Amino acid sequence: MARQNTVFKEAYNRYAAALRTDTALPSEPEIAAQLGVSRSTARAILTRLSEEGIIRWNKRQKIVLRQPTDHDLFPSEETDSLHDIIERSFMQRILADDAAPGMQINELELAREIGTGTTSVREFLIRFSRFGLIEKRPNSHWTLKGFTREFALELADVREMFELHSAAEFGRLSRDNQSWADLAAIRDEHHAMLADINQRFKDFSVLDERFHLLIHRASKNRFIADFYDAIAIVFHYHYQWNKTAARQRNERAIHEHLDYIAALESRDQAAIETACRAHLHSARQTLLQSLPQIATETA
Amino acid sequence: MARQNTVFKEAYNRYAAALRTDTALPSEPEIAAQLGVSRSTARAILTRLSEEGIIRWNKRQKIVLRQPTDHDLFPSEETDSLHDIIERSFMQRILADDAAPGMQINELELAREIGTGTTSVREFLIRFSRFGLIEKRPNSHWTLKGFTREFALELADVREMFELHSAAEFGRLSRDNQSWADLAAIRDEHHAMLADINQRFKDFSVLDERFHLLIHRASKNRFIADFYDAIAIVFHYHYQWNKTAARQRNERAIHEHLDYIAALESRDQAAIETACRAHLHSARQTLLQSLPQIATETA
DNA sequence: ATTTTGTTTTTTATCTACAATAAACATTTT
DNA sequence: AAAATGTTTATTGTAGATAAAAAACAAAAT
Repeated sequence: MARQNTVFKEAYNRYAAALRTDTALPSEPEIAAQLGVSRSTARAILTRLSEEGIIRWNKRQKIVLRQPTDHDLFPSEETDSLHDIIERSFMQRILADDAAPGMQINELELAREIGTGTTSVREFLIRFSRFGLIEKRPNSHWTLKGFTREFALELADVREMFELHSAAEFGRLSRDNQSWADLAAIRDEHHAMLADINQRFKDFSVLDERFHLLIHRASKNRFIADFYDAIAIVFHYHYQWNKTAARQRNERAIHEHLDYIAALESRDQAAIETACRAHLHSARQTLLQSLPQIATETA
Repeated sequence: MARQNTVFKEAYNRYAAALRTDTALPSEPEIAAQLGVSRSTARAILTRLSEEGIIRWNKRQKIVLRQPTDHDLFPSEETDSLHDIIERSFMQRILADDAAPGMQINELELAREIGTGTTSVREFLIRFSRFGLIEKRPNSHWTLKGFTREFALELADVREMFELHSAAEFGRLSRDNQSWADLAAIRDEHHAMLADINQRFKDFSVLDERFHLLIHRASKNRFIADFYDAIAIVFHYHYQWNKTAARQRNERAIHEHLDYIAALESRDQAAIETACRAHLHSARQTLLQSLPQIATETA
């Protein structure tokens, strides 16, 4: 098997699920654009839909004959991209309790465990290495540096530098910039979440990511944006495995965000810096407290 | 050919060049450690030295029979690692005049041009992508973002944040830290270079890199260190192709460095910040002026 | 004249294989 | 016993092959 057709399968599921009986489908290029795939893939989807008797397809005529059932869709295991599968599997491994800093990472072993080729694992590790959690010795193995206290502190330092910079830039955006509307929407969502905090505190991490991403985008700096991508992925997995006191922690963060948003909306640079610092300080504490107490790097 | 033996060839050249007739060589593990390779490779080197009649080898007895000549060494084309070859070739391409931002990068074409497999090119591009000069659209081609004005400004912004941070940390190092001695040595080298600036201005870039690296190391932050690695590589190639007014530019930078070093040695945080800002401001101007395109505005 | 469909070509993503290198194990020498 | 050498095994680095996906080209329909 040279390449998996997960793009096709995932897009097929997405498109099939949205079909409504007796409607006519648009042109091939339009379908392709809707799904974000090439026309070749769009045609493959139409071909299969036709073969399965879900649509009748003759040149420009594409009519939905019946609603697809769950049975028509590809199972979810087959629609994940290999990269995502490897990422999940790898993060699970390195955030597990027995993953000690300094541990060697074996490409072949990882590949076998995940059921994939070594090339893909290798490429994943190279991409992943920019997050600073693993390191390679040339011609030899990868080493797990681990989610240690040092890592958290270094991450927090850079994050603070970047976010202070981005927040200041945000405060300088012209009043008609779209970001102000986006910020207002996010502010409202914070209020809504706060009103129903006991039920919804678990949704905070998604909102948190969107909020900080909006701020970082204001800097229009690719290095800052890339770094935030890295943070987001690391946090995503980390907090998924570390749910201690999530409700309290999140409620507090929401209040800080609201102060921070108010400061941004005031466009007062001094107020922005104060609110930003306050939130980052507490985020740093949260991060440090979430670490397994033992993990300390030896190097 | 599955893998090139450049590690062996490069280490062989290194070791052969240092041999002196009639001396006895140390044990295999010691040779391996000296060269920074595995004992297997060290043994391969000894085997070849023996076959070529350069040493007599019998178990622990390893005696140098004759001085190796240039003829005994591997030609330099064969000792470069594939990664370096690809890097050089690729940088040459993207810094060439006809490399316009937005240009597509084709893995197969690059591989054929360099005379290598696609896998290596792919891995190189993934690694290289963290420098922000290229970008990938999944399932599709890489795009050259290019050494543009935006790139230079974004790079300079992050560099300034990081270096101000690192310089401040440097100023807080305890007096007995090795870095102070290293800094003094670098200071003296600056004076030496200045005394003979007309001959030696070309060596400045190496000194410049060592100086800034020393400062960044003080931060003990992997993200800052990694970013500086990226800068160093990009600058290395960029200034190699852009030699306009190198002498003047470098002389000025040396003076700024000396002010900066003096400020660091004063351990006065305000003075450090002032000198650091002054140098970074001028480095930014230098970078912007070196760009192929049009005029620069003052930031 | 554009847009759509039909067809072919190009390029990427991924697997497998294998030599180079590192690492581990076994034996000998000091 | 510790260190060195001898031998075997494990792991990485790289090429080459191939299916999936994208892109380009050609013909037809509005």
